[in-house]
Amino acid sequence: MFQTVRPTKVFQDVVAQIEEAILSGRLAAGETLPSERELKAMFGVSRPTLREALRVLEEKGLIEIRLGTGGGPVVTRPDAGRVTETLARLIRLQKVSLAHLAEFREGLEAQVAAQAARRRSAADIKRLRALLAQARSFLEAGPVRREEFLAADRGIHLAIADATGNPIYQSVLASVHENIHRYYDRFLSMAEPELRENYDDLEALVAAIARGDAPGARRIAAGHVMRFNARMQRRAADEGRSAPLAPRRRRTAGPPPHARRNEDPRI
Amino acid sequence: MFQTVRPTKVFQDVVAQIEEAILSGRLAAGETLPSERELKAMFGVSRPTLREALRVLEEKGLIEIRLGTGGGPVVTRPDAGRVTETLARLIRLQKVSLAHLAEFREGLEAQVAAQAARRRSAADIKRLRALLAQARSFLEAGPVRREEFLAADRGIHLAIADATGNPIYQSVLASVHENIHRYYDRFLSMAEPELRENYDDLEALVAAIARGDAPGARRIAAGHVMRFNARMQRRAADEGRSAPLAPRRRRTAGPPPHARRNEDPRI
DNA sequence: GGGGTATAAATGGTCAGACCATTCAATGGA
DNA sequence: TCCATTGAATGGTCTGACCATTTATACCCC
Repeated sequence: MFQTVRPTKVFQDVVAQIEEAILSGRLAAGETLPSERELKAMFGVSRPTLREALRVLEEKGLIEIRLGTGGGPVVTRPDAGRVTETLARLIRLQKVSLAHLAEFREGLEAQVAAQAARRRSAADIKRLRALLAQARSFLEAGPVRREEFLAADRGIHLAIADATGNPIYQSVLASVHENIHRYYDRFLSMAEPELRENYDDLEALVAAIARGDAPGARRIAAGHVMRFNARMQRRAADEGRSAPLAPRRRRTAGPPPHARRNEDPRI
Repeated sequence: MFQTVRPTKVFQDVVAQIEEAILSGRLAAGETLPSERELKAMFGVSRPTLREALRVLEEKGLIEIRLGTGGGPVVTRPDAGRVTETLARLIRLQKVSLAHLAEFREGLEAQVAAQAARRRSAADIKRLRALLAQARSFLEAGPVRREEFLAADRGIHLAIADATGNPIYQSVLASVHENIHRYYDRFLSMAEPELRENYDDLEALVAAIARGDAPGARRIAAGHVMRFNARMQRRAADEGRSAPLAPRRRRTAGPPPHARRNEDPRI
């Protein structure tokens, strides 16, 4: 019936007020908030407390802090980056696997393709065909430009999401792709025939979208992602370990013997 | 060729070290870190700086801070809830319209229903039937318990996402529901027959999932959400043009309906 | 007069020490 | 034995100071 009472900390109140102002639109993106010393007076808190609040807002991706004269907290326009990071942490902690991500992507891309086929504008088609031509040139340049081909591949997928006109598709798909790329691209196939097959899929997909064939686009996209996933998972299985694995990017964090407590002092 | 050099702030270094220790597994979940005063000595920083770092880690969902004797920063593993929050914030900030949200939800729920039908366990079915019974009792209690019925409705949808066993579905669907609930529920239908129809849909949906009928579950879910959306959009249209219906492309987004608040901003 | 440089002001970043509030466990009394 | 009291440990907040960075302005030289 009742909930546990949790003492509201001062910095949380500050966070809540500024967050609400931003989310409600009272503070527009790009707008600069008053300096810390002014804010501290406005809220009636000390500077360390205010700074804790600003740090939280920064971590939420709502503000960004600039140094120097004329600097200060600036309201930022949000992007999918935060979602991507959060998802990446879950992957690293093995709470989300390659299989989860792959499955989710399959349904998503199918839906995106269908919507894109219904909504695409002439400009969308033009852009997609340009990207397709670019991808093709990378493909024909051989393995040397494999990375560029794969980047173009992702670019096409995101451009299709763009053609739906629905920003949710763009954000979500971008996060999924980014994480697949960052954490699982070691499982990508490099073989020439498979890249070729990939390209052919994309060509057929763009053609279906161009002619407004939603069911066809859906079918092609589903098949495309399904084959892609099957290849990745086969390679993952071949490595003898089940995904997910450690991320590729490491920043050689120095050995911090700090932050480690071996014994629980409370016995 | 080169990237802009960004001066590393002290608190960022502290965050990076502790984050790496947690993500790499050197610090296990549930473990208590040393007290702020000890940590401050270990890292050689001041307490306000250390606290900024802890606040960031807390916001990332990596630690939680407990008060009192024996308290301190405790390692917590972030769960899908963090993704939900981040995505929900992004959706709200992108100022997506009801039409965008509805469209996205339609494809998502269909996919979720199909996966749930393939993967559901006996426990899932039992849970779904229990929730269904609860919803029914709220429904039969009349308009007085309308809110509770709607909450049970959402609960069933999320339980279905749960039955897919894929945490991504849970996070994304929860984000969508949260936004619909918080920002668009003024368009929800309150009429008795419509609630009844809603319930019947759910019953059929759960039945299809229980018998493992993926295509059937997909079809029912799609139809269910579609009708729901149609009702909401009709009501939105009735309220005049204040409600965004089908903005095709809003690259330069105008102010959304909830961007106007007269409340006195303390900033 | 124009352009580049030095200076100053504004602002975030960090530090030090202090005191308050909360929590839990040890202590002591009923 | 049980419960209330008390004190210690810990996070929460405040004050005030100084350093580092950035930008704008004034200045000087050409």
